Amino acid sequence: MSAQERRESVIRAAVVEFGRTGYHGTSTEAIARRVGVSQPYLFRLFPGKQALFRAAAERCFERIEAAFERAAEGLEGEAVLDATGKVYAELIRDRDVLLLQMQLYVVAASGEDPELTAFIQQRWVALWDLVRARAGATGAQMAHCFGHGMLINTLVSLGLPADHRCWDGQLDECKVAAAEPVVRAG
Amino acid sequence: MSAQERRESVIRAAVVEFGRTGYHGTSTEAIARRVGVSQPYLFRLFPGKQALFRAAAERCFERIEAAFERAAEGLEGEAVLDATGKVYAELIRDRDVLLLQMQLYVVAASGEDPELTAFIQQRWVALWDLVRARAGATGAQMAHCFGHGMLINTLVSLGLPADHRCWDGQLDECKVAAAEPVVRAG
DNA sequence: CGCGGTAGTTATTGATTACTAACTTAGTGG
DNA sequence: CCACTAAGTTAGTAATCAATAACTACCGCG
Repeated sequence: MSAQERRESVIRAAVVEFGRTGYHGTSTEAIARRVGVSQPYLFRLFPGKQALFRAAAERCFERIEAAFERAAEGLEGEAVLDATGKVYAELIRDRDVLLLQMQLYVVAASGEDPELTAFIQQRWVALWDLVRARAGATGAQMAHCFGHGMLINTLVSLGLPADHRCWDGQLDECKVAAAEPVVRAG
Repeated sequence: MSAQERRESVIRAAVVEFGRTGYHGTSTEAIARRVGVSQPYLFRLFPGKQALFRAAAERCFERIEAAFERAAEGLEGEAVLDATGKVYAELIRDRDVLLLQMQLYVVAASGEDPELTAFIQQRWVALWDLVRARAGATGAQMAHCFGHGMLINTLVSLGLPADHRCWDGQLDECKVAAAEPVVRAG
């Protein structure tokens, strides 16, 4: 397997592992084991653990961005917001993306790595701007749309089942995401 | 100082440290240093690191719960939801509570400690039920209210300044929370 | 004085961790 | 067949961490 292909599979593994146990809670060995490769070899493919995490973060944002772009295709106005919500519900059936996203927020908040913090901030705001521009939405509309998204993140993180009373008032698509998560091979 | 007082100050330090760097990223030594006590002494006051984290989590929920109770006092219906939002904005000016809250979500999501996961889930749902009962709110109203709360958590975690465009459409009180955080001595 | 309990300490240990150095294996082109 | 390169290994290191063991200093009480 070429180094580039290997790097790709390492990133996928990193998304899963970092998503589950966070930056500090994830050992490079756990990632290597998931890839099926020796731990020291990771350091041939990436300069260090931080770089690994950043690559995983990048992948996470790319996936969300692609989903949002796809949602807005051919639509405009409020329809974009609705479509974004539905696409997001589908996206987070892949539990790994959601978990890593939450990890990114706490990493950004910690401020341990200012460069990484800035990166996460910038990419998140880019998502916001993307939806806002495509939908031509007001601040209140954006808050409503993204507020629901963040609430869903929380409900799923907490592991509340789809028929739990806290899910009342949410899109049915989102409940599906809670009820039938797609567990990826990684 | 009595052991009980010491335990209290340890909990306060744990809230700060765990909030900033998470469960795995926080060493017991960091907590001890903040308290101004030797690291092994923590294990006289608490059986282990997990117990320390749980105590911090408990404190976090107690603070939020108390704030929500206070908000609902003497009000009913939608007024409760408004008051809850305002009180929450004030609450999270204490950055430590917010950061630890985010950490609790990822810890719950990781499922590493099923007992702790169940605890966090239960306490979070209790908050939900508290507000819902006091406000007599519908599912959609609850989603709106808590959705905004979770969005605020995210915006603050990301460190977006109060005048950032992503804050458009939020309560002014929340912007104050972003602009003038109360940094507690811990 | 002396005795016990309470609040604390220093020293240490075994496990884990990110990361390095040096070696091996396998294909490929001449 | 041989040199070169690219992919991957094993072995090891210095540092860190949670937790334990064993000691000390002080306080009130008889």
